[in-house]
Amino acid sequence: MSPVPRYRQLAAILRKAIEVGECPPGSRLPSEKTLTQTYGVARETASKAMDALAADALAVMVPGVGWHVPPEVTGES
Amino acid sequence: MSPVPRYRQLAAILRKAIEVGECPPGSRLPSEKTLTQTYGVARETASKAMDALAADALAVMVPGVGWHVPPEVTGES
DNA sequence: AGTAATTTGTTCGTATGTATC
DNA sequence: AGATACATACGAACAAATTAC
Repeated sequence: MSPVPRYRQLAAILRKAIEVGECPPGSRLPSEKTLTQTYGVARETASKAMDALAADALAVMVPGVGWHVPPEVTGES
Repeated sequence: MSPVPRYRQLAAILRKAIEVGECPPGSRLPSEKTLTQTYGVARETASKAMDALAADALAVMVPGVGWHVPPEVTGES
């Protein structure tokens, strides 16, 4: 009994992958279907994980395309 | 509840059609849209059925074209 | 060159049933 | 009783690749 829900665990894995640089800014993230196959989770779980990342502005969704890492937001002028 | 999911039932039907020779190697398989109309299932169900066939190497997908029966793989040298 | 049609990829929303914590 | 989670299944919308005209 893990106190941490699976969708949060999956979100943590993806967050790590983004921060480490495996998924550079602007790149596409794995589709929810791929996540279900790769991590053996239900679509619901994969979707909630992505929502968690989106809440932290680590992922954005483009209709008909999929999830992406948002482009670098440089605060420089 | 039926012990066998609809997408597996549909996969079995298509598998039979291929093995019987109704869909010879290299030929196109019915589109997912056609399957939904012919068998009264959702597109997701048709898609999962095709994925099941693909897992058995009985079908391959070409983007923008559709599903095909893979060309004859002759084990002859 | 450009538009439309076809087909699949991808996601979202919703729903039911089952099971576990 | 509620939250989490998986499996199944329907409907809908938008995007991308291919093909036909």
